[in-house]
Amino acid sequence: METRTNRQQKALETKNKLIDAALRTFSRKGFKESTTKDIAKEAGVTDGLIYHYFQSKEDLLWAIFDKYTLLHSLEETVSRLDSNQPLEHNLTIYFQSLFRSLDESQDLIVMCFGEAQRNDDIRRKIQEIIGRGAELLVTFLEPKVRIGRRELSIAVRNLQTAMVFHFLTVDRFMEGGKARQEYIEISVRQLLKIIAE
Amino acid sequence: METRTNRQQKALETKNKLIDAALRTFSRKGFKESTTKDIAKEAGVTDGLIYHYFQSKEDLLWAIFDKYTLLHSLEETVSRLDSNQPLEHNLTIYFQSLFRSLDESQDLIVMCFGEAQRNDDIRRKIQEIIGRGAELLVTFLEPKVRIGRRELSIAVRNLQTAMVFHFLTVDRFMEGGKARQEYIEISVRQLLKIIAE
Amino acid sequence: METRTNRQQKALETKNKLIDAALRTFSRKGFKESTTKDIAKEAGVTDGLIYHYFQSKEDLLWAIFDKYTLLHSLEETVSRLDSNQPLEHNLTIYFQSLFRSLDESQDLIVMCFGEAQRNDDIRRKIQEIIGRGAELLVTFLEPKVRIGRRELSIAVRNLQTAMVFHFLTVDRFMEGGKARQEYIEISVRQLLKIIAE
Amino acid sequence: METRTNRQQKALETKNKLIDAALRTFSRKGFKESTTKDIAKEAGVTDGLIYHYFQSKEDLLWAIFDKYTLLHSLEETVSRLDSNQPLEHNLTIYFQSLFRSLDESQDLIVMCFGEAQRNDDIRRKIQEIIGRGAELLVTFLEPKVRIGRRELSIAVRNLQTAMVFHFLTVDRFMEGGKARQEYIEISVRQLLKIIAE
DNA sequence: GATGAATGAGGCTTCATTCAT
DNA sequence: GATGAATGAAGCCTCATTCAT
Repeated sequence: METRTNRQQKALETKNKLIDAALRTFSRKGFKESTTKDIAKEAGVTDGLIYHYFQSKEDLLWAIFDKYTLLHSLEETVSRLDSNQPLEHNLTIYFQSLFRSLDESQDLIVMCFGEAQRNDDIRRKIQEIIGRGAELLVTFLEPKVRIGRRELSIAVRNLQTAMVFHFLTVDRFMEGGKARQEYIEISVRQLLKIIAE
Repeated sequence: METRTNRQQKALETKNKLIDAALRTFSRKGFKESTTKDIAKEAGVTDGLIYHYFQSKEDLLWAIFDKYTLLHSLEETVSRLDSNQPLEHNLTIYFQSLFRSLDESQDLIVMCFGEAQRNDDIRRKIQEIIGRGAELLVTFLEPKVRIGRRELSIAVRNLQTAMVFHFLTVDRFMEGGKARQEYIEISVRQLLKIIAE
Repeated sequence: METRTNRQQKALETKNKLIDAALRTFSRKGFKESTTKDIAKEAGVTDGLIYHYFQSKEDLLWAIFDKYTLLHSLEETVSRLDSNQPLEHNLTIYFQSLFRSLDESQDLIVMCFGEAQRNDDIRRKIQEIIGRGAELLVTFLEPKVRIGRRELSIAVRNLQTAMVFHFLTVDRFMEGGKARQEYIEISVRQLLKIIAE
Repeated sequence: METRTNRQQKALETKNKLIDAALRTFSRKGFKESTTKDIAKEAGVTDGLIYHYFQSKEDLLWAIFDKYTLLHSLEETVSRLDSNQPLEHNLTIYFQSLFRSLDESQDLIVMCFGEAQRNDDIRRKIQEIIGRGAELLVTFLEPKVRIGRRELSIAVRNLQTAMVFHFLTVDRFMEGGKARQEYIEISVRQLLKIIAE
């Protein structure tokens, strides 16, 4: 019994190693440019084993999405925002959390951006990344601001998009969090100007 | 002599046909997924001819950049902004021009976003897309607003990034310009709240 | 001790299950096209077990021949023919028995025909199918007919070949035995015309 | 113009070389066991070229059937039979022609027998081989014999089947035509006993 | 005895690139 | 300049076989 469990455990680990290796490889080189040999090597196993666990290279891609839920900590963050605190404080917390989520899902998001152009399923994933967080925040902000939901939605969505893009092209290549913190503070203050009465 | 010139003319046309065909193909399917056969077919020539004009498939990629300067009409637009007009008017004109530039360079931009992940030169191209326009506008706006250049730069850059992304993921899939116009108007008004005294 | 015997019994059953599964699979898909996974699945065991009982996939093929002797009931049939009965009666009994033998060995024969081209050992098996029965019958008939053994042998062999082929390409795809019976009757009468004085 | 024709000519030859090489390889080793490398090597070209001319390995199989019509000389032979000559003479001529046709199509027929089990299209081809010739001969014989068409058809079909099988398993492995000639003579005489009044 | 994870050679196919015509 | 036949490396995937448990 113990033995059985151990073997299954090991197999599960191998499968996960493959998924993670695939994610790293895909995010570094893109899906098409990543060879199954690359992935196997990155996972420390042989070529053929991929096909013991997955039907195809593409199957490995979907396995990545099954395993990783994007920005899953964001909902939690929003649920813990304190309405008694000033807006500026809450927004800062939210966007800091967004950046931390981006840090965590970095590989996945980079890969998604690379593949979105060619793959509609992935394009939808990206829209989800931007959209989900935005909706959460909009719902939280709506009763607290004067502007209509449509305007609010555009303001939040625009800023969030810009932030994800900023993360992808600037932030993730920089050391230290000071620049990030400054960027967040300025952005939050600008958002406040838009939405505050 | 005349014949020679004609031939050269024809050759130039063929070369251009190949560059344009490559751009369309790359933007539709991505660089790796586009085969030289695809490109030749799209250009209406035979396989091997590509290698008469270009050293390699990658060479074709760089030829695209040599031929097309991104957003080249944007500078002209900024230079024609009228300082006597209200800011809202000028900003609207600017962003309308930005969207028209995106329309024109659609294939190129889509391709750049698709390939940026794998290719640092292309990544730089994208930063250029976002950055150049932003700098022009910042320079125009700076003497007219109260906030510092740093804040102004972030505001403009954030909005411009969001707009390019909006174009890529939403706008270009929609018919009719009403939604676009509304999106621009709202965004301009929000920018004004940030930068106006 | 008992347990041991039970285990041996169980092992033998598993081995037989594998042989039969292999036969079915080979006859359905051919040797090369049948994977060890196919066979294991058909036998209801796991992949690796095949190699506990057999050295290789090809070894399984030979095990099939070791287990099944083709047309083994034919000798018995011939030994029970009654010389006092008319030839027509005896021939009919013989060929009916041949078809029943073919029914029984259907999978094996189909497989042999499929693999004969690539494998000399199997080719010999087929010759045996046709030849053995023919010799038995020729020996039984020889003293009862006028024509020489050479002619008799050709006549019997030709008909038997035709019958095996008829079975493979026509008979085995048909429901009901009426057509078969008619085919046998006509063929027997024609054989009689050849061999009868 | 000349040049063009020469190149096209050469290309056609290469394509034919590939078809013939495939036929030889398939008939020797079977379809599945023949690798594209085998075929290319047999044709004296490189691997990839196969896919310049054919869509797939299977496509090559159908190209073989497009190129070669089985037993096409048989119809001609039947049309030239002389009703004024004795039956024995005509039958001998017919079956000699059959064997010559088998000689010519040897590779193709061997391949067909090898693949028939797995491939319905090929199974049909084989039935055609046996059936076509038989029908031609039956139509020629019908007005000249006493027995009904059903009996006649079975007699002819049985013999022809036996002959094709004899060719495949015995005749083609033997040197010299004497044994063949004797086999034909005996078989013809036996057929005459069946169908002659 | 039985399992199924792991290996690695090899097959079919694609495709950038070369080159004779 | 233009063609397209030819090359050969490399990719995805299959599968017989081994082996630790």
